[in-house]
Amino acid sequence: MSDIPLRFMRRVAAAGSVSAKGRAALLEILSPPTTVSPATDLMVVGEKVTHGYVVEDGWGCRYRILRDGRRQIFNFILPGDHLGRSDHFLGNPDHSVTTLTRCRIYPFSLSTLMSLEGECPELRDIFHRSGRRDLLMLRERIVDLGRRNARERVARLILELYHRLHYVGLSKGLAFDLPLTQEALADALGLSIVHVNRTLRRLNAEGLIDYCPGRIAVQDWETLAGIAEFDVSAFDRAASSRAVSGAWPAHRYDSAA
Amino acid sequence: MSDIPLRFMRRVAAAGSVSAKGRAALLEILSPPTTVSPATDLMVVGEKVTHGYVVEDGWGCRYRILRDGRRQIFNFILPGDHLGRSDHFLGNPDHSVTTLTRCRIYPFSLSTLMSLEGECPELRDIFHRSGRRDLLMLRERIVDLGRRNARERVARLILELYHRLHYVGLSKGLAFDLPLTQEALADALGLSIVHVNRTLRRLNAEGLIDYCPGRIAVQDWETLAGIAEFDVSAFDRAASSRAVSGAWPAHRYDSAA
DNA sequence: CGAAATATTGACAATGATCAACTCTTGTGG
DNA sequence: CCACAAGAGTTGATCATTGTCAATATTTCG
Repeated sequence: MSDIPLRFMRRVAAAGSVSAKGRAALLEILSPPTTVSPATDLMVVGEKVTHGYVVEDGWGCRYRILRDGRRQIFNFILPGDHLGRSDHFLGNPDHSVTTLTRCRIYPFSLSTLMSLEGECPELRDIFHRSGRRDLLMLRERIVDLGRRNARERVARLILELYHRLHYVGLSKGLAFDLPLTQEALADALGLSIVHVNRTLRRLNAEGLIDYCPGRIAVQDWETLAGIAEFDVSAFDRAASSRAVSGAWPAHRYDSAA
Repeated sequence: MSDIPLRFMRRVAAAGSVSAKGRAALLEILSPPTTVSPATDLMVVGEKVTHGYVVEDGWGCRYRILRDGRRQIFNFILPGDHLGRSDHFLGNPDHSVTTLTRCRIYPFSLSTLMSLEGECPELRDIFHRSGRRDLLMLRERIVDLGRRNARERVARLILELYHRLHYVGLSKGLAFDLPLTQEALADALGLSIVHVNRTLRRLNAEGLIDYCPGRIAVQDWETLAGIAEFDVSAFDRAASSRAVSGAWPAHRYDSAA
């Protein structure tokens, strides 16, 4: 029964319509699932990528380490996400992927995928869509790191994670499990551990969130979204392929800067 | 004579081999060039992208503005670069593109391109390659913003720009024209204008660079590359499609952090 | 020539980093 | 089942990188 990656299929379907044939092809390329422990490398910087993985359960992240040990996490990989396809295209990856928790993953051979894409072009579209989503999330992170302060970054990450988890049915009300150390949060947010802690604590004290290690709940959505400048509709649009023309807020450069 | 975008063709060729047919197809889609003034929007956030542009001469940037006026520049668009193809795929863009100087551009219709890609799949590969390059540069920027200080960021940007310009023949020795205001630099680097100025001045005083507005020269490549942790071979590998297995430095998380 | 944009510099403020101590969990071996 | 070690979280004190404000060049351009 549970040899089908339900969350993955769900996320794929949410991103755009998939034919029965596409669904079948998707399942066909997947190898039987395995469970790997935390801190397992699924891809390492500079090493040829031969396999992709569907992460059906557990968390991971894409990251890079600087010479002196500083780490930057590019983004988190959540249940239902996958990796490998977009990293495969030409050359060796510029970053690594590791698991952060115990994960249930479905490996797949990239050469198999590539050849199947010939017969079933829809497959390529499916992976392409999520590649685009990743790109949008990367840009969002750049804005975070470049132009938002700690408070805004944290607020935004919480809302982003909530949304992504909600998509695959992993939210309970406005709460969700957050199996990340504050160190991981810090490395994603470009902050120090200590400052992440303080910021979280402060949001807690202000009643905007209810956080305790391992779990978090959004208490005051409105205020939090205001701080984060978080636009749900924009986020959804990025996640799915359904373009909504003109719905994006028309920003202007009013130059308060 | 100059109705052929030489720098563009050069960059495309540098990224991977292109057949005569591919070259022809590329040229076929392009409309006659126009010159646009600085601060011309080539793409605006949320508005459907119908045309792409080859920027044969002049500089532009991809950016986004926050409600309060803060601006984040994602990256710069240099002579020989193009835009539109990767932004076209499904939905409206999450960011804008504007020119920063007077630019000579070759517009092209995206619908035309899409249909031609059917006949000439090589076209798709060509654009795909540069999409990948953009992705790598975005990740690099994330590392910059998240984990490098002002000095490192500035050093790195200088070296990156030098390399990209060198590719299209726009460097003179170790010098190149830098038609960016310090405000633009600041918005790309996630710093304040004042701090960019100071950092530049300091690098100047230390004899690492020779900067005056409008123009910059690298004086002490070694030291600058050391500060920036800039790996030329990695950069080249990202720019071209020629994968070099195992050549990437094997970073370790030694946790000085 | 003069207005506007850009660059430069000093003084001061503040966000966030670092250091350090201490607590709380969690997992492991005796 | 307890003791203890290791990892993770918390908090205070202090430091420092970077931002903000403001005043003053300097350049660009109509």
